[in-house]
Amino acid sequence: MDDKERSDPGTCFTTDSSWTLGDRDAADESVNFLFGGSDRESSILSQFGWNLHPETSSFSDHDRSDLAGNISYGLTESSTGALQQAAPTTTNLAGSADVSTPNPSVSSSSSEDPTEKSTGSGGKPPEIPSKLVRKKGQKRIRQPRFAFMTKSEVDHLEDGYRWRKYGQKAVKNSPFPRSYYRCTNSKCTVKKRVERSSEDSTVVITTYEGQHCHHTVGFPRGGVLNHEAAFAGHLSTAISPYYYPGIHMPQESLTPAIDERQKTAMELTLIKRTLTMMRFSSRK
DNA sequence: CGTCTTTGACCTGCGC
DNA sequence: GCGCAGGTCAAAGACG
Repeated sequence: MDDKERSDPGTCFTTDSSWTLGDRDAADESVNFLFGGSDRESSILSQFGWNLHPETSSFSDHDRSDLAGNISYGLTESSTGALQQAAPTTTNLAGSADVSTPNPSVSSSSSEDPTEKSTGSGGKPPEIPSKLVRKKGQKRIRQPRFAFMTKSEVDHLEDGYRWRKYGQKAVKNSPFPRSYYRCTNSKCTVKKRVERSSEDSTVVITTYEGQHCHHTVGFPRGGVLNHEAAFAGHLSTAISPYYYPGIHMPQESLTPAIDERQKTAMELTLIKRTLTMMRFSSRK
């Protein structure tokens, strides 16, 4: 474990605020905004130099191009159709529909899954590198992604899962490198990218890709995880109520049997809560 | 000794 | 086709 990066996880998790930026429609690559673009929300975004159009609640072309090459702004629709249940509205919490689906993308039998390779946990090479299997001209298939911005002094935030770093790259127009992590579970294809915002060095941008096919390995000291972890769990099939500190979210309420509206309402509550925390944080 | 990080090389996609 | 930037691989080294 990289204990040197997590010397004080308790402080980190209890004082952080995090929020989702929005979801990107895979069909037209447009970046949408989850919160509807109220003045209050827009002013928060503008602090980071990103401005929403007041009527369309979408990013300007300039901001979109500025952002598109760097991070994913939320959940993207998988080309495997894993998220087809999500209504194509700007305010829809696309991830909610995915939760009710029993691990669709992970259990997918698609042999084209680019992440369907050894995670290298045991140092074993993949049988056949997926990049060699993928036919020329075939587009890389992306897993659903979710991005978070978190004020934190540490780059790699604890989220209950174990990660192996497999790469680091310098990012254009940013003094901070981007790190690439893969879940250490050999059967899990989830990846995440971690980078610091070039606009605000105190902000860590974490992007999850895929869904965990297993439970967490345990909780950090203090038993409190940040909101990033909450949404990371959202993408997994096993969601623990521990991920939602202060919010009543019974385990059974997250089963596929749950009413979609009820689930969406709970998620809205969570998002508004994190948005409020963010406002407090930005006033400092 | 097993696990994890580092890092240069390589691959891929995309815009021009 | 070329160049650029993002993403991944894998050997080497560090660490506990």
